[in-house]
Amino acid sequence: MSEPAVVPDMITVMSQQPPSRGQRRKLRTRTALIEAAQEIFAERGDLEVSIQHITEAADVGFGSFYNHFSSKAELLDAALAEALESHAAWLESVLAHVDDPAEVFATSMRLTGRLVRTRPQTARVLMSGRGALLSASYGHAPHARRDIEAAVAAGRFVTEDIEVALACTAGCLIATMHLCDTAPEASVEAIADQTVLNVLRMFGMQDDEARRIVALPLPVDEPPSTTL
Amino acid sequence: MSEPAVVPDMITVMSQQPPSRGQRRKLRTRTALIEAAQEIFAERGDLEVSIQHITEAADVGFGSFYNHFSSKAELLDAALAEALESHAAWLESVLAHVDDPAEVFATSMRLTGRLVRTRPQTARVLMSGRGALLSASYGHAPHARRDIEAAVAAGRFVTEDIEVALACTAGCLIATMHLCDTAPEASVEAIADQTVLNVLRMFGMQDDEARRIVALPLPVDEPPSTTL
DNA sequence: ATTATCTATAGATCTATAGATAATGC
DNA sequence: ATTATCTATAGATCTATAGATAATGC
Repeated sequence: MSEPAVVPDMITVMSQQPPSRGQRRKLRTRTALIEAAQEIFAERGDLEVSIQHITEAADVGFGSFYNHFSSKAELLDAALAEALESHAAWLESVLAHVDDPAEVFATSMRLTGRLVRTRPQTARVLMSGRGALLSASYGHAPHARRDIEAAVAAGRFVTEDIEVALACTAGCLIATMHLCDTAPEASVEAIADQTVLNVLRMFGMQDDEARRIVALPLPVDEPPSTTL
Repeated sequence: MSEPAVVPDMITVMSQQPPSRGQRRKLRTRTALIEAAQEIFAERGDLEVSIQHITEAADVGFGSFYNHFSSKAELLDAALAEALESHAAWLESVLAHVDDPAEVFATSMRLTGRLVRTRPQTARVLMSGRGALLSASYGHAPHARRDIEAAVAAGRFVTEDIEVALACTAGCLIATMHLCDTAPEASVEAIADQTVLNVLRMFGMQDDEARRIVALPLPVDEPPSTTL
């Protein structure tokens, strides 16, 4: 998989109500392909499957693939970008009313970690992106950066290097989400919250305050049932 | 890539002096295939390349591939396992004389992070293993676990869950190694040391002590020139 | 004599495109 | 009339194996 270089064009189109019936039909096909790719990728861990297999899973004519993508890698990029964007939009909407940046940051992580149980397929797609979850220039990454910077400005976090801090945050989150897959009997919630506690400690937060933030009631239990 | 399930058989064979000339010839072919796979993987980020391409890169007859591996995935597992084992052996030999487990732990991380500059190909292979660097049951993972447990027992680390701690450590390290690739102008050494400082803070270590450990002189600059 | 490597190839894919069909727009 | 989808297929791989060649062991 290559880095998802270009991206938000189609996503922008998708968030507006597309004008014509024809546009909507085209979008349906594209969406079916992306969803099929996400499912296959989540199940198999890669997209090493024929384009024919993908179009069959999407219930789309084989040739239609090339109306939308010129290679499997391009489809995979689009699938990852879509997952990143819709996850970010969900977090943003759920946490819009919270003021404390440390709380927004921590609760975002707790909800993301819980995806392993609530939306296993989405979780696997996000986990696969080579850290794109927090290193891309779109999706949730800019929000996380903004939260960390605000928390530092407010004197709640201490960190010497924001880039390293972001990478470590993403690394802890993704690695412990993988851990949930490895140890299926373990509690996803406990692992996610323990991870956030670790990260807050990494940011120099006092133990009691970190524990308070990690034990806050969550605003919602699950992401909306349709991610696309 | 699947998890590297089976593994150490051949590695065990490799560490002993193989008995006969024939055994050595066979091992040479196998090693050539593994090295070629590591190189291709480091360059391309995957092994989506024909077996013929691999055997040509290894300068080995096409059919010989099947004397050693029955699929590309199997070769990839072996290549990852080899990288994990030889890296662990190097760390172990370099740090054998150090007593303080916190110091062994931290210096291992600092040296591993520096691989991005000293052995870029090895670094990419280790980075790719879905956290296998510290979650496998072989390689450096058991050593890291042992070091953390000893440090906790000695009262130098605080952590509530050793599994989460290991995963976070691996996650921080791998994610910041990726960061080095993204920002090639940044100092690999500074990023590695900052990462270890973050992790030590995550383990509840006092700031001044963490800074001391991260600034210790390194026992060596580079891994031995032949990893295989 | 045995074992590993190499060469050549049959059969099974898989990709990309061309042309036909169906849906929309006006 | 235009645009997207679908079906069918040519050409290009790619895999796995069979048989030939070369290297070792005794």
